[in-house]
Amino acid sequence: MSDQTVSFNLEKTYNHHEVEDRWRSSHWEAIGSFHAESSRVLDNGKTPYTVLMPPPNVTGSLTLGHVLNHTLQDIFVRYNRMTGHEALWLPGTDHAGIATQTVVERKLKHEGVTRHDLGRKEFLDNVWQWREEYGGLILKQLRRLGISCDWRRNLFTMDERASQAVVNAFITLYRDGLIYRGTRIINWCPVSQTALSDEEVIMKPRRDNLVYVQYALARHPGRYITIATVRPETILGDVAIAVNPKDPRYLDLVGELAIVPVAGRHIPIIADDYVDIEFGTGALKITPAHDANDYEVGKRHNLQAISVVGKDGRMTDDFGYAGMDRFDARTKILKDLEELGNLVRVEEYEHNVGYSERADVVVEPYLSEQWFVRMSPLAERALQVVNEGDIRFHPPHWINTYRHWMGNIRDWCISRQLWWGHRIPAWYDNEGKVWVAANYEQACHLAGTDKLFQDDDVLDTWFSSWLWPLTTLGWTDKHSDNDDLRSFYPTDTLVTGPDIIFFWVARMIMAGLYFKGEVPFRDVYFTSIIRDMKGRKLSKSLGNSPDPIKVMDTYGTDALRFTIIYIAPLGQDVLFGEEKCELGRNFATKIWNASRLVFMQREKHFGNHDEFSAVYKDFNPHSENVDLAGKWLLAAYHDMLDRYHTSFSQFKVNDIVRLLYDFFRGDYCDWYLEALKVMLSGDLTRQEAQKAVCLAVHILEGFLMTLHPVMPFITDEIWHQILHRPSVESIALSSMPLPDPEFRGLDVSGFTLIQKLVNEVRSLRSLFGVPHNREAEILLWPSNDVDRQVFEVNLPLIAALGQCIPKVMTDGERPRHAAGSVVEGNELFVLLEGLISFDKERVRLQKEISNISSFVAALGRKLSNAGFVDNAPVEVIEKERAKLKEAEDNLSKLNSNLTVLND
RNA sequence: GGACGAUUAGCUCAGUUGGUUAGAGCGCUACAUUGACACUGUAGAGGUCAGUGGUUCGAAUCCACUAUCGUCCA
Repeated sequence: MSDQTVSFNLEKTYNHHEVEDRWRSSHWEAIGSFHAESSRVLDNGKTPYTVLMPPPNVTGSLTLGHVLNHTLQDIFVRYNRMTGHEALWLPGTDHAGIATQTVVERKLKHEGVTRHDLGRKEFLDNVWQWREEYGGLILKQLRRLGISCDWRRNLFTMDERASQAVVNAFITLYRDGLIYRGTRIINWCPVSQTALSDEEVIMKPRRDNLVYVQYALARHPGRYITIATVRPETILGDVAIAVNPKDPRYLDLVGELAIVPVAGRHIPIIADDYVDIEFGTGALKITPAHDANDYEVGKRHNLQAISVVGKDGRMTDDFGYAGMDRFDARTKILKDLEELGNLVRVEEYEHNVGYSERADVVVEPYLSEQWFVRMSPLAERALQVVNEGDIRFHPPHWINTYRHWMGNIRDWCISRQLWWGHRIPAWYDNEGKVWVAANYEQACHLAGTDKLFQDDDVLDTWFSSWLWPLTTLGWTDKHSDNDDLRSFYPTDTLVTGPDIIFFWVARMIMAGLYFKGEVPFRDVYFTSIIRDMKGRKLSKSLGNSPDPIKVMDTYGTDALRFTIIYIAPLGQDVLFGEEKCELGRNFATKIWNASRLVFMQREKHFGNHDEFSAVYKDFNPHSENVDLAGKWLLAAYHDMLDRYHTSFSQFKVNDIVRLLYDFFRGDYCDWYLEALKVMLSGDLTRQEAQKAVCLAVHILEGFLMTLHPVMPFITDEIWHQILHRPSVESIALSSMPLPDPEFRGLDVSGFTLIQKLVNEVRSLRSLFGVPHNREAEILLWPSNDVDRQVFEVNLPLIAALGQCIPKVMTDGERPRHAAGSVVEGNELFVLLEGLISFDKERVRLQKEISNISSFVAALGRKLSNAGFVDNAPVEVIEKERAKLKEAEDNLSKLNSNLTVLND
């Protein structure tokens, strides 16, 4: 891009398409503005600031959740870059095992092929090809958001380096005894046909039938024991009936044999504490192959596990149901039980059932051999670092959830029966002995034979994601040591959704501590969940999730970024409707127009841009003789800066945008620019006028810098128009302004008095319907000399802002045909012969007097209350006294107004 | 069943360790369209701070209980 020709002023209307296209990501990428270098940390002593992008799913496309999350990260990164840190934001994507494999398999299905037809290798070639073609979409869309990551460091979890790290992590954990292979009941997804971890199962309420079935007792014809179950189809796999040993109803039956209906199997009646006496009949059928708790009972009692449901969710029994879907079998067996006379009754029953996160089908507890990570040894320190504040959560209440999970942690099933992913680095010899190694050669070396075959399964995608803080910085094994790791680990802020606190955040903490001996990050910012205007979760099937790209086209990227932060308070859900982006769009337009005004004044008071540049570069608000409005603005600006930096340190991003919005609209535009117009149209010397313009530009520039992390495009555009700045320079690389206590301490009561006066005049004007083209005459009786001075010096300001002709009085009669009021003890009268309705004014005064009277009464009661005077801090009492005095003062003045009116 | 969060104007939300006559944005009403801006300005109406009880000189704010909604975990 060539340097722009900087016009002296901006275009008449703001065009976000043009501006956002000019400062788009590819421009910054090309010139490397957002590249972070370890040398600047190690050699130049810069403080690092690192953010890890939660890697979006490579199959995904941009959602509003991404917009919120990445805007927050960009705000933190840009802020820290501008406050002097070596800011590194590490981007990447994850390979999303199940999701990606499903997408590609679906595509193949259209072509009439299954992955088994292709074979493993060819299928994987297809997946890689698919990824080349479509996997870049989310990254392209993220760039559109204008985020400032170091794209050179983009990492994919299936990249060579990340894959090496996964293998090495697996081997290390295995050798430390923290990974094992075992036969367990795991969560099986019959659609994806793979094992899932507990976290990938979503509990949802479901209405089912609670079926009461009686089993005949083998040794006592005519006697039965009745159980209750919601899964009657698993009766075929029953191996026992359990009762609680404390249950008197069944004491005599323990040790007896019952006959499984339909199957005809004889099974023992056993006693086990696990059985809940209250539930159903208190007698529980035991099916170890299809229920995790039953499996534990089975182990305790040396029972066999009989599997009757297969991998595809279809029956595999020998009793005539084989091949049927498990839910069809449930219906059928009910009928069969009824015919056999075993069905006692059926009740409706609502309970929670686990569904597969991806496929949204009921998971099948399934007995199989899988790989697990032993979690409790890892959990101990991970819990400690959060308890002790080495890692802080924002908002902090997530600590409870985290503690609970860590305290009740269960082993992590990491094997997946998929092809797309990191293949488990384990080989088996002919005797079934397992050899874990980095590759086939090393496995052969360990095993002493080359007759080995590799485990077919791949690892859970999260097994690579939990290494993300390490792999993004080039870690491949425990001996890894490089400049990036030394400079940027531990990272600083992690921004993520609370929905993956267990999947990802908790496990990264474990991995960081285990593999690196240090926490992976310091602060975790949990984002809001975005919902629609009716409070429903955004989902494709509901059709209520707006396309962020479309929203950016319509309202502008800056507008979307600003709006979503403005409406997203920390720790609460956000109700989003795209029309809310009007807020951000209007704000951008306002900034544009205000800048135009300032630049217009610049054009008027400077001969050309060079003259302005020369004066502006020398401008220093400290050394200048600044006018009243200017002082007030400086005070407001530095106060805003103070709150701004404090809010950042407290992660209150929502407060930050509100501060910026209120300062710019409320202070800068509504008061300062209005005052500036008045001053510049007065009789200032050229030099005075130039200084005034410089102050306006100075604050504008500071405001643009503070706003830049939130709205990067428009701020960069206007910043380039302040001075002749080449396009390779950026506001993003400028230094963030800091609050100056000297300005915050300025006495600006003169200006606030004028503000109050103007407000009162405007209010009276409007109340009495003064025509807009008529200037009202105002008489002012100051209550003291200081205020008198303020009024006299600022008559033109009062006149313009209040649209009136003000006159400062020393004495004289109160006017009769006037509306009167009191501002900080100063009396004012709007003279409007013929316009004021006396009745209206009387009513208004009476209402006002009654309000103030009750206020005065309440304050009086408070101040005469011994309890208050004795207990309250002195400054509070003083404040209340001052309030009372002012109110009494106002009251007496308004009362005399009323008297004059009634005369 | 357990844990956590929420309940403030018609709607969406602010409200720092208790010391306001409770604020903002949107919406609504009125007025104003050639000097930055109608993607605007100015003014205005609108609230028993979910309910009950308690602590306190003083509660939207702290405590207890109740109600409703939401999230996570059984």
